[in-house]
Amino acid sequence: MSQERSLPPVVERLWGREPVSRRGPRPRLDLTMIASAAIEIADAEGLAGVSMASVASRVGVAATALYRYVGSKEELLTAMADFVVPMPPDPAGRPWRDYLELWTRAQRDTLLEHPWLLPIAQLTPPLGPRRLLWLDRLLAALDGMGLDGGEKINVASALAGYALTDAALVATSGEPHVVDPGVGGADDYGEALAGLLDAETYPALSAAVRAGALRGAEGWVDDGDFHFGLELLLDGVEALIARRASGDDVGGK
Amino acid sequence: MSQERSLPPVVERLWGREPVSRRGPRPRLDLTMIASAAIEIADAEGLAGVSMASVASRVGVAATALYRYVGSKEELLTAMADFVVPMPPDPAGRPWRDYLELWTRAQRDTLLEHPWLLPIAQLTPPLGPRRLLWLDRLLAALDGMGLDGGEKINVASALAGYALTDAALVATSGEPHVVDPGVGGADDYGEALAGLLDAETYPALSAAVRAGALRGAEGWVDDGDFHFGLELLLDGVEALIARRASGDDVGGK
DNA sequence: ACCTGAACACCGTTCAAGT
DNA sequence: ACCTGAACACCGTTCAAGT
Repeated sequence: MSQERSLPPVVERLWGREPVSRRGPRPRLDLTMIASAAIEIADAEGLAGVSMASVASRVGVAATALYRYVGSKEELLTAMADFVVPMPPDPAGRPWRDYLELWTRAQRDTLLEHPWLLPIAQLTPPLGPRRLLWLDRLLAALDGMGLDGGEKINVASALAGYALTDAALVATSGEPHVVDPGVGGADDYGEALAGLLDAETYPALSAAVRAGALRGAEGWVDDGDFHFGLELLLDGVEALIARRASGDDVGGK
Repeated sequence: MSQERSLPPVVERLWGREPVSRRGPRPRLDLTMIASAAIEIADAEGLAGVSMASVASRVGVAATALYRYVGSKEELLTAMADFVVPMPPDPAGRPWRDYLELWTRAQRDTLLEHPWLLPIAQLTPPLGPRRLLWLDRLLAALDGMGLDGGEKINVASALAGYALTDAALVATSGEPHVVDPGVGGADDYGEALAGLLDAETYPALSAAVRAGALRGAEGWVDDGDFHFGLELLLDGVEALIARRASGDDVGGK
């Protein structure tokens, strides 16, 4: 029941469980130093600059020494993705809807500050202490609204997903070369489309392009768009809460 | 106004504009053959199996010959991500809400059939003919509901993002080793969490775990969860449409 | 026990040379 | 113009050897 399952060693280390060494020289590094160095490199040069060799040289060690602390580069990326997350905002005293918006916006801002997170953040369920702290605070903000645990987790994952895809869109459009160097930025986008679409195969899309739908204030996606989509989700949550409060059905299906 | 912008050559080729060669031997390949070979490899071995060398050898050519057709491996991935997309479902005669659900579910199914799409699909706005066809059909399904072009595109991007994050969750949970070989599957998840969380730092989350919130029918995420989150979004869209129909405000802010 | 250095099996991409 | 083959500058990861 409460038996421990085997987790990747890097996850144990994420939770502060560095193995206690008994014999031989004391370790010169720990996971925090390594992940911090990797994060600094990624912030400065992007994910492409992060190699076992570059991280090792930044902490002053041979590349192969890192394998005492992480099982693989993949595990190093997992550690980076947890260490880079700041503390979640405090839900105390805030109406649930305000907090959900604040939480989602903060998640998106973190992704935009560290765009290298985009390709690695969504591929794994949260297991690190910082990411789980965010999840905890969102569940707390939804306490007492009549939702069960599974529903609250679903809401959290829908909001986290929205933050992620919005950030990905902004990163590729606003800063053309941050993520995908092969595709132009927002300004080119509408005009590039206009040159490619024929109105017969793409009737609705070319009508929208002709009407200027792609020209937002700052391009393809701006903050107004973020708010717009988020309101869609929050309206849905509100409808669900209203249904639960009125004591309608309990499970659907 | 309708002037052509410079696009990556691979995008030109995506739209069937292979350059017309005048002198010398005729090309032995085209982008379709190369992308299809790469897709077959990715389906069989995952993204890690796709290298310039492996793709080249499958089409019977030296690795360096591929650079006549794609500018870089990055461009090859872009081509793969468009070629792998099937035709969108036909919106004709369907109520908008039914079609939006069908469309989103079909997007998610494509991602689950080709999980290697997950790390590459979200990083770039759609520029290929197949992905834009999906966008066109969704805009068409929302015609006549009082939404403007920008709003319809925002709805499309919220739905596409939802399909993507849900697929990522299912891929990592249901099939533990598809995307991230370092993290266990759904069965382990709740038990692993239980061993790590202390109730003081994570009060809401450990309460939810204790209540069994993570044990769905098939694990962490199942189809019921997909439907649940999608309904949140569609309820939001419906609320927006109702507002527009009643002629309330026109843009907010 | 921790770290190094050499070595292995790969990468993506360039460029000159062939036809 | 297309394709090849050699070459370059990297990768992540292993393993034996040092301390």
